[in-house]
Amino acid sequence: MQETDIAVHIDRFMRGIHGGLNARAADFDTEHVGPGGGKLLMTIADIEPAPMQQVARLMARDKSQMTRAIKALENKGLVQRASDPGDARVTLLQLTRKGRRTVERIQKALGEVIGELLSPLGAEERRLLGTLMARVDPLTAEAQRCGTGSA
Amino acid sequence: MQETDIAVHIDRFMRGIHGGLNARAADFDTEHVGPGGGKLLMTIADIEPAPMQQVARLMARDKSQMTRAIKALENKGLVQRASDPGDARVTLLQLTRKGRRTVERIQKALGEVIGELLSPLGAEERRLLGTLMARVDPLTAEAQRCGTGSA
DNA sequence: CACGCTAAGTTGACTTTGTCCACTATTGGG
DNA sequence: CCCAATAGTGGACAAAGTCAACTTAGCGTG
Repeated sequence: MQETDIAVHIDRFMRGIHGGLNARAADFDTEHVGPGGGKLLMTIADIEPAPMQQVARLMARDKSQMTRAIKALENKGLVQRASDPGDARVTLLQLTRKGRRTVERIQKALGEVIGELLSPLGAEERRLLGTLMARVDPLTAEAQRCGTGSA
Repeated sequence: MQETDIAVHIDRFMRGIHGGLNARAADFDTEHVGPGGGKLLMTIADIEPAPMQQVARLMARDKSQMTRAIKALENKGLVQRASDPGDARVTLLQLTRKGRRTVERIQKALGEVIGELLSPLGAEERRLLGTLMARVDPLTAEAQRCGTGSA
């Protein structure tokens, strides 16, 4: 097996998640945020109050995309914007109560889907996989530094 | 750490690959197949001669997308189609010599990018990660069964 | 053989994501 | 005050993904 195969497996894993969530979307995505909106909400929840620019970096997405995606969530009443009192250029994002409930529902569904996908692995192996992936992710440290560490 | 974080890390990993390849695209993507075309070529290379439908399943993509993506590769002279003598419904895909060279270049670049991303891990851990991901991937067995096992 | 059923591919129309670039508004430093 | 750099917005466009209708080919049954 070559290392490049990892890319293939990981690609399929992501598609597995996507498909699994899609199949349950009717049950949990009551706000119709879609896959993109869901990831965004989860990221915001992680580092709240979240500067847009940092969210964009954590998600490795273009900032113009952020503007639009956030606008959509705002229209649905899931996110609120406020400008940073210390720097008028930055916009801080906060979840509304509705947004928080949405995140909880999404995370529950996501946890179930991932649980299914990881079912070939034992508990120890899952933990290991999580650790390895975290170590490979250069943004892990940053996200933790900014997060409240709660939850 | 929750299991749902795995999704985040993996998402970032994929984006890391994407970004890394993009950065080197000018060097190795001489045929301008893009990321999608590259994955497709690699998949075909894996199971050649490749029934379209099986390629679609392995890549977890819609068959309509396949038609178009393959047409693009065909126009670039990287892939050839032939109908399966045993079943006139299926189209078999073969790489041309040019296609094969392209795949080699792509795999080399991909290997380098992944190597960089995995640099926080030691050799043993990399192997472990590969094994875990392979076990989680339900299509691994199928792909191996159909592949020639060569290379 | 004719029937209906299913699978493989193709095509069209459409939505969602992603990418690039130009532009505004702040900020912070000489 | 002027200048470079940063945060965010908006437009235009390219690439991916989704869905449904349709064609053609195998497959089984009466």
